[in-house]
Amino acid sequence: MSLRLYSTLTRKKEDFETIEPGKVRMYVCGPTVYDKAHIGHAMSAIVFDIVRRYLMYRGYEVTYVMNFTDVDDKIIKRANESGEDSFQLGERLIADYQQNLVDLNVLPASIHPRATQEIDGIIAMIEELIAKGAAYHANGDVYFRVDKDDDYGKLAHRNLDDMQAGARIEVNPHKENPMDFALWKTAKPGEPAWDSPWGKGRPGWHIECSAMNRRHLGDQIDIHGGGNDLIFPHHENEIAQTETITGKPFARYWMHNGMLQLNGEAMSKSTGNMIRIEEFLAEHDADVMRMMILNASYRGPLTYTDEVVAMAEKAIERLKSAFKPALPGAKGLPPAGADALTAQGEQTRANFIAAMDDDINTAGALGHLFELVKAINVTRDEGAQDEQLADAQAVLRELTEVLGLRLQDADKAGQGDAAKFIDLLVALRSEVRARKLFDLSDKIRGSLKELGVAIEDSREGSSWHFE
RNA sequence: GGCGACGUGGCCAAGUUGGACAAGGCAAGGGUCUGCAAAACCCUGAUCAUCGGUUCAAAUCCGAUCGUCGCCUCCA
Repeated sequence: MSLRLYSTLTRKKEDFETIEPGKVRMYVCGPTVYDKAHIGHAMSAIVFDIVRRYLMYRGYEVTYVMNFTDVDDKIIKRANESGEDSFQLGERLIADYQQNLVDLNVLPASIHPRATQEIDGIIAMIEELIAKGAAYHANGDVYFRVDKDDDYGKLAHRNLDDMQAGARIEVNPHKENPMDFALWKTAKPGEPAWDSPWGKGRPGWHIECSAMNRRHLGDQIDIHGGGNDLIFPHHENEIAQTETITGKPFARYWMHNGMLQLNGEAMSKSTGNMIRIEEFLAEHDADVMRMMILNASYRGPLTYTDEVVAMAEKAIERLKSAFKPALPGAKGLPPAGADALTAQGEQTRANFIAAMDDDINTAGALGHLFELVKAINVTRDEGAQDEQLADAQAVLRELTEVLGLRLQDADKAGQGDAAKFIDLLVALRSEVRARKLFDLSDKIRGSLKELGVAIEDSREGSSWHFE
């Protein structure tokens, strides 16, 4: 079995083969920083974090680029409203977003380029496009000439005639074709601007990604990702720009995640229909967000409801249950029993890989992990000792880390000095229980519960864990 | 109007290049354990939107119908 990925370009699952053996060049469109990021951005970041982690797990060396668009109409508008400098606004929101990514356990990108730091490369590409007759200068702006690109529309699978038939855009009299898009925009007073052969101005939205790709990853890349709302026009235009210049296929695999739905429609900063990442994380663990995504197919829409959040929360608890230690007083299992669990761990790893190889089928992969959870818990209930559970638990840990789950607090490690005091309280409570002072022992349990410590009694004794 | 996706048990959801058993999670009910609780474990449920067709065989292919949604305009 080998990895297969669905590509929007061919609308099929394709065998994954990299340009350079063993290496993956991957670019994911990051946010336009004019407002704090919402959990839809988190979904995209997490989806591609999982893809990246899995590629690494499969032995690839991954160069991962996620850009920031820090010059754009909306940023300028927002900055003008608040009186903040647009560069400062961008800077601040980039810092916020990077903190969001850390909090979400998204691995840092290899490179985080910004549009404003790529202006020279952008201008160079525009000049090349003009030289090739694929772009033209009109009234201070530069536009890409879509008629010149005979396979324009191949990513979104539509043709120019269809699009023009349904176009509702205002016709710009300077454009040769209404579908032509801006590569360079002439500066208006008070806007950030750079010198160029066409006067002071700033780049259009799509050219920056072409330029950043080219500079940091080269003419051809393996994976280009983003939300499926970017397929058209953004990614279509990236293809047009880059391929017109290089004459070579741009990205081998175009991957697009589905939209997170809230109140029946996609989250959007512009309509205010959103939950910010920091708002979500104030209420829930980052694992919960990730679990919601893992339980669904990354390409389809994901509906955000309180019920889905609650289910994800419980599912995380269930995964954690497998890491609980042996029962107090466990007598151990005959070797055959322990070996069976170890074998099941190996089987789980194979099943996990088979699922993930099939276009990152996380929901299927999760199913296999839960099967292992059950096996571990059954074996524990049968009296296995810690060492007899260890191999299977190690596999589970390995695979949940591939998915980017932290599953912290599953044991007492790292909780510092509190543990020994809690041990003491639990031991005292056991004495109290032995004397059948149940109202007092329940009070201890209840008080600890409020502090986030759950006690579980069994015949052989009591254990506890942080919640 | 154009392009596209989807409809699996109460909820989320895998499986959909036809072929054993329709994974898994949540919720619910019954049970084991327990002073109680919690956890864990055991048991219980769907013929796959509807209709028709192809086939030895269909959730999986074809057609129709109904319904939901996305994109075509800034958006992960």
